[in-house]
Amino acid sequence: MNTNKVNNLGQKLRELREKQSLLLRQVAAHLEMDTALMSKIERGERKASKQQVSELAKFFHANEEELLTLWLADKIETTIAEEPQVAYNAMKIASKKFKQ
Amino acid sequence: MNTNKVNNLGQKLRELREKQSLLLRQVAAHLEMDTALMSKIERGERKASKQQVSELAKFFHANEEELLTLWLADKIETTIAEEPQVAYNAMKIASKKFKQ
DNA sequence: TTAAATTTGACAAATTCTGACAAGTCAATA
DNA sequence: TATTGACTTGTCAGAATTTGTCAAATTTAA
Repeated sequence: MNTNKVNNLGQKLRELREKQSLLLRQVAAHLEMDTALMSKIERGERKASKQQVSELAKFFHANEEELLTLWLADKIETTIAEEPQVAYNAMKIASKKFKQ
Repeated sequence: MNTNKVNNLGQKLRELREKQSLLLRQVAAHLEMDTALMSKIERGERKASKQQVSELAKFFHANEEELLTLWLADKIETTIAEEPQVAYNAMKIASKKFKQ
């Protein structure tokens, strides 16, 4: 069974927006940002700020922690993409200091 | 049994240097960098560049991949330190795309 | 075709990173 | 206690990266 859960912030935001039949323009206006920027955020071309993630969560009535998790996961991916050969072991080392 | 393995690059570099009885000054000179910068790298106040890590591995006759792994782990730690609450789950998500 | 929605590319402003320098501390020892 | 050598610290300017905006281009829907 594959629920096809989205695992990056942009896709998730687009999903939330489309499920609520909202336009990019409307979302952007609400956050007082350029529509172009919101478009880039959804497509992963630009990163949202933490503040923007919080506001988006509120606006979409979505779980803020979930969105922040995806937001951080995106950042981690960007970081490890530089060095995929050693990414796996580096993650293991890094995770030692974050045993939730 | 705790072998007390070092898990960040700075400590590892210092360990390598001291085991070979070298001075910061000597290491720095070999990489043509300021002693102060090398000091900061060992103490984790500055990040080494990938190039510098490679040169240090060569200079110390150490395993380059191991050092690069620690170097990347440092970067990941810096990234997740911003959001420790969700770090664990974010790492799980990010790691899905890097099944070594 | 038209109009609205979204995407794209280019740019300047803002932010972060980097290396260099000078001055500082600390420990050993003459 | 003065000197010397090893290392550390703080600051700064230039470099590099990131950010948001604008205008133009493309896509979509009617």
